[in-house]
Amino acid sequence: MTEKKPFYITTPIYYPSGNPHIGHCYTTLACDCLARYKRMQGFDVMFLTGTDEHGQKIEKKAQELGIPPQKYVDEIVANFIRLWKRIGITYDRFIRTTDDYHVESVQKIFKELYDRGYIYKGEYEGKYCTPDESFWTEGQLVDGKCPECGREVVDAKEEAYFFKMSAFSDRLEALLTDETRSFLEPAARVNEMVNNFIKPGLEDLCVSRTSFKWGVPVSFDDKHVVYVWIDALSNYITALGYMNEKYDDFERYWPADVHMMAKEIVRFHSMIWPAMLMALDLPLPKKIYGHGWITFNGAKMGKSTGNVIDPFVLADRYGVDALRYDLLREMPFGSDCAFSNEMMIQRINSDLANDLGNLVSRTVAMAIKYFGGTLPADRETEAVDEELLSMAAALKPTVEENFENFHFSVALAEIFKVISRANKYIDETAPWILARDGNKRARLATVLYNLLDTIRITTTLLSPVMPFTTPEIWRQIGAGDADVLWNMADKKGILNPCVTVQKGDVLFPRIDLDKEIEELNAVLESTAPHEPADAAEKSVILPAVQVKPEITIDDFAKLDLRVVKVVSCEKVKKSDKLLCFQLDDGMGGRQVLSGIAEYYDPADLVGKQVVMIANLAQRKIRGLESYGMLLSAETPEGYRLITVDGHVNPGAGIS
RNA sequence: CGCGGAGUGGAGCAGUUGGUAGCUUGUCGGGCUCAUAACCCGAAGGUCGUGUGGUUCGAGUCCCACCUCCGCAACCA
Repeated sequence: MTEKKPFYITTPIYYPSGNPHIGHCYTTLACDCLARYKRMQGFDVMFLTGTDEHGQKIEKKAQELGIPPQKYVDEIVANFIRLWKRIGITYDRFIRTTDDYHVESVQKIFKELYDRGYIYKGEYEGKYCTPDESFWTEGQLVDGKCPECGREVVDAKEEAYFFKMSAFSDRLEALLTDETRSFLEPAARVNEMVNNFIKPGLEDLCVSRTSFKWGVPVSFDDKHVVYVWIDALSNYITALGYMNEKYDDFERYWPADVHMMAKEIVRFHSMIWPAMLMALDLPLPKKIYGHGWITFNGAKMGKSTGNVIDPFVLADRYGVDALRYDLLREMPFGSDCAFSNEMMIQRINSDLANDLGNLVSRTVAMAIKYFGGTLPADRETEAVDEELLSMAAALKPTVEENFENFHFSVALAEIFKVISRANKYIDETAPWILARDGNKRARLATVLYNLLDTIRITTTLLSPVMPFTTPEIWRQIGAGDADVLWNMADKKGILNPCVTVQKGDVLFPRIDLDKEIEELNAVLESTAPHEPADAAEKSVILPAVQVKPEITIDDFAKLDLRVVKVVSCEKVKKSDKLLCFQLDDGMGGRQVLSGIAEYYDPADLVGKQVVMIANLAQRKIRGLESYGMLLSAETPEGYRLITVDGHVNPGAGIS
């Protein structure tokens, strides 16, 4: 076996203070696409993702829920992993900053930086917002008040360790502005970094905290925990075994080929991280790539456009590959992309259903209709073939170049140009006319073969983006495993000349846009949190006017109903109907949203015993997760919660 | 003057070092019938936010001024 070249790619480690959303999906998908592509090219790929689990916010959230922080993050991290499984993320390693080996490494790294004189003890002074427990600099204040909550701040200081960022100012500027290296992409971000942060003078960075405990303790001063930067950023090397025994492939994979992330954390990765590495005398990553954000049409968001963006919901409704394709197709290089359900549905319909799906369907159908599924070997080429074939054969380098530069959208557009060309080729050659003439069998077989082989090429190149559908297409067009290797994608005539096709199911069903949007709006309009994710469930659970269809005791048994106690309750911001509950369910607590704000004062509900469906599919509403549903009576005056007579232990089942 | 982004045919976007506008979608008309009411062809539709501003032989593209819109979030994608 020949030695494979390594390729190391990372997502940021995500902060599990809330469940994963569509933005996490994009970054992770982009990495997954690259990882799959590199594997197909024969690289030894290390694809790392994970979670950044320390910090005050987590500590606080867990406290509010009355559970240990570890338990809190465990649950959310499980959701991240569930989502990655759902959308087919093929990460090789998943690091959690609470993993023992990482903690150990971070302590050593911190000590090492201290011993080298790059970390020193000082005093952190600033404006402190007591309710938020956050420090702010003078410049961050809004009208002299806390930029987060608008309340008064006070002068405060705490003892802290500092990292000597200022010492690396010149080297960082040189690194960022070196055009031949293009360390940071897109290049537009370079100016932003240099002008906003380096030129005004880099300040030393506070890297420890005493105000909370949920973090990695500083090994030689246990009043302090390591603050986010050193803890989180070093994941990229601790996950390879740097300063720990857990893994041993630092030499193999470091430096990383690319750290992928969204633009708002580019700042930390393009300055703090290189500075840390410089201080440790380690090589720098080859590239930092900051993509744009997925945005929604602000004010228009809601009924007219629909905004169901929960990635689980999207994957369930439209399919994983459609979701993967759409996100990678819509996000342009360097800037933001506006997401809407309409656009996604239109994209799926026009690209996947009409162009690709239909191309496969009509080609396979013709091969079956005219040749019983197996093409004869005779050939008869014509000039018209050449344009299609050369276009298809030239596609691979274009796709590669665009993948390498993170222009997924362009790469996909190029692939679909060829798919379009193939549809046109069918019109030009009119196989149904050839089929009427017994003397044109060879010509007809040639046309169909060219189509099948073009499908083979385009779907091979598409397979990193759509890993679930492409194998099914290969099955239908009779492509063998060896035919769809990456380096076959620029070669013509790879399919067996006497290839046999298979009829298959519709690959990408067309979506009725109006109907679909209507359904989504229905889901949104009833802001009640009892909305299930998909339509099949909906008919069962939605309140109906008439008596619902009869069910059996087994159907009833599927519901996990429990008594829960309201620990706290507050109104959801920017929502007039939603209340956000923290509930004691006897199982560690959970958060549930309910659309009853118009009928209750949150304060009145604390301590009440209410009834919850514990096994309802998790759902995101107004950006908050809801892990269940509270039962209420529907009255003309509104909803009234169902309560329990007498004291009952939280979590008690109901039957 | 908080930070950042954007104003180009109905919608979503391209327009690289300046040389008089392209793509996708939608609309309309036609074609075809192998196919997922899909596919192919054609047409209509823009004085490129404003200043009848500056530079230039020539500006969507550079400079200046102004206007408008959007995001600052699902908490860090």
